[in-house]
Amino acid sequence: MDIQLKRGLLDACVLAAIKDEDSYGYQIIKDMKPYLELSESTLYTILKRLETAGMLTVKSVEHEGRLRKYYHITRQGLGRIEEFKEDWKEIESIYRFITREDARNE
Amino acid sequence: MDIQLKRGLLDACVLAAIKDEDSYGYQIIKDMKPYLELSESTLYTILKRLETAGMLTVKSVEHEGRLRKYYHITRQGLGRIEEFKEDWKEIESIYRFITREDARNE
DNA sequence: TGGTATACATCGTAACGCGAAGTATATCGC
DNA sequence: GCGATATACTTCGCGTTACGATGTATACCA
Repeated sequence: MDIQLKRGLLDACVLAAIKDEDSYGYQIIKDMKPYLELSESTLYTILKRLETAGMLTVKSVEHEGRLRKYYHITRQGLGRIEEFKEDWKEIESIYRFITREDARNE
Repeated sequence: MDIQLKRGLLDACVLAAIKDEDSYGYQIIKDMKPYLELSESTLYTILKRLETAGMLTVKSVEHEGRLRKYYHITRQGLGRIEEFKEDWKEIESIYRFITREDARNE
C-alpha cells in the first residue's frame, strides 16, 4: 500500500489496537499485521509520540526475565479515534471525487 | 482534517482534478477546495513531482498576457488513480478495524 | 492608488516512516 | 552444546513531503 496513504491511518490504528485491552509492542504489530504492516522502529516511534501527546500511558512489567512495556489508552486517545471517525466522512467525500465518472458524460 | 490523512489523498486527488479535462494550477485549487484545501506551494510541488513521475504532461499557454500551464494526465496518471482504488479496499478494512466495537463484548 | 484576484516559483523547516544495526533473553532442532 | 529463530525494545540517519513565507507579475475595480 502507498506509504503516504498509510501515514494517516497509523496513529488511529495503533490506538485501536490497545483500546479494548492493554498491549505491548510486539503484540500490537502482530494484531495489526492482517490490516496494516509496520516495522518495529515505526511502531516504537509512534508509541513514544502518542505517549508524549497524552494519548496513552506506559507501564513496565517484568515478563520471563525481560522487560515488557504495556500501553494503556487514555480518554484523549479514545478521543483521537473519534476524531478519526469524523475525518472519515470527509475522506469518503474525497474518495467519491477521485473515483467519480467523467462529469461531461453524465 | 488531519494532515497525515490528507497526504495520502493529495496525489490521487490532483490527478482526479485533471482527469476529465486539462487544467491549470489556480483552477485545480478551486475545483478541489470543496473536498480538500491545499496551498499553492503544496500544489505546485505536487504537480512538479507528478510530472517528473510521468503521471502528467505540461503545456504552457498564453492567456491574457500571462503564462498559464495546462496539465494533462497520462496513461500512467490514470493508472495511479486505479491503484488508489485498489488501496481503497485495504483502507476500508483498516477503517473497520479502527472503528470495531469491543471484541470482548461481541 | 490601494486592494483583490489571477498565476506561478522558490526556500527553509519540521514531521514522519523506515531500514539498519544494536542489545538481550528464551526456546527449539540438530 | 550450538546455531537459528522468536521475543522485545532502542537509537540513528535518511529521504519524502506539506506548507508557510516570500517574491514576481498582470489585470481590474473602487
